[in-house]
Amino acid sequence: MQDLLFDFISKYVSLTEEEKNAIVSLDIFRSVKKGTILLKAGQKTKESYFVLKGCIRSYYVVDSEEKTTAFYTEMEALTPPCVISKTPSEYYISCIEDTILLVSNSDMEAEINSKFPKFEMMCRKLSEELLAKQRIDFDAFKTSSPEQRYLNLLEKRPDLIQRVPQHQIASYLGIKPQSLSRLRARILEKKC
Amino acid sequence: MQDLLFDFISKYVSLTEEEKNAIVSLDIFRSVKKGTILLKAGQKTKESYFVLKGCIRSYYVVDSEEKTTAFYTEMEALTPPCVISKTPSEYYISCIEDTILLVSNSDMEAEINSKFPKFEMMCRKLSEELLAKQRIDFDAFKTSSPEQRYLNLLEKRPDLIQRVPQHQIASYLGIKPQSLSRLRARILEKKC
DNA sequence: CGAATTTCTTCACTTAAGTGAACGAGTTAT
DNA sequence: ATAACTCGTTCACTTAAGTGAAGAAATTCG
Repeated sequence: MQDLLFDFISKYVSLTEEEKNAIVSLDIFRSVKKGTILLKAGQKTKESYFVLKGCIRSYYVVDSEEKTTAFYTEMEALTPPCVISKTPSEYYISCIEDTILLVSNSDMEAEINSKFPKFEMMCRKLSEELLAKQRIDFDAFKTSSPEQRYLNLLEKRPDLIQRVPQHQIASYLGIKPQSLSRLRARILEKKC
Repeated sequence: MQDLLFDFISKYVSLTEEEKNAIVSLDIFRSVKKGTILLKAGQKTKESYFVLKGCIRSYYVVDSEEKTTAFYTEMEALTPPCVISKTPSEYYISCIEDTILLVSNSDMEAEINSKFPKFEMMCRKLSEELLAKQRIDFDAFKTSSPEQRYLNLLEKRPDLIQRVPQHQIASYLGIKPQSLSRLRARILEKKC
């Protein structure tokens, strides 16, 4: 399991055995059961998550309705905006499946960053990369219709369609479950 | 004009006079006329922009139609995703007004980052902050209707409505200019 | 200044998403 | 096992966005 983490890190910086041991000794691996809520709206937190196995999702509750905004699966990182802004969270994070996470704390990160420039560099590169990726996703969302967004999701993240309930996918695409059903029927019709 | 930059930087790290002089001597300030295209789709670039005065916009051309995805005004930074991915740009960047920019180059940044840990830290903090901000914007976009998006824009960036043509605002909100006109008429009706 | 272009609005019509209700299939809990 | 709940789909109807055309107002340019 740890190897997955070090393979990931190796894309950004190379670590010595000592450094790897130091990371393992931090004891930051956590197993969470499906359905567990990691963060609630209104709560404050300093925790960031990195998914080693499984799937977590972020969602808002507006007028007692869940609005899913993101899914994080294997090798994806999530630092809730409230950790950066130091304000109470606007959204919830919950586990869609039994999940193995790496959990870090912003105080701990600050300390490591100041001691190990290599780590700071990795964080910079990762943030820059995530910023660019998210920009691409945001742009694609803005410039396409619900149907195009669904087809795009089918292409880019087909696994999500399988592992996540349809109504959460619908919300993620910015539409209602009924509209997703209809849209899927429409696509099937076209194919025949 | 330089003071604006140093005020901005001071939010992240504190610089000595020497360091400030070093930055000024890099000669990275550039004035561009309204209408200038800074980047075209298909081009490769290593340049990032920081707006000191004026406004620039990013847009895609899909079926010979412009799809505006972002506006950057005073004290906002833009690193095109293609600089990170090292691939040809998917989009255009142009100047909406006469603009004064700070232009940096990713090679130059890499060099400065490796020499000055302070600078690397600033880049990390800035990226983390922009990532969180962009996440909030993306979530707000996903979870609201075109009308809500427009009202939200009126509240958060009223200046944009004034300085940018309506059809670019419409595109930015994910709708057609005609729909924005209609939507605005609808809002006015409600107010009376 | 006046012509050309861009920008914005309006209209009639089409298309797709939202709403509320109903139903069956599958899952969970007692 | 069965009652309760969740999930996905379908239907009829409403609401809002897309489309194409036309024209008025503002801006740009020769």
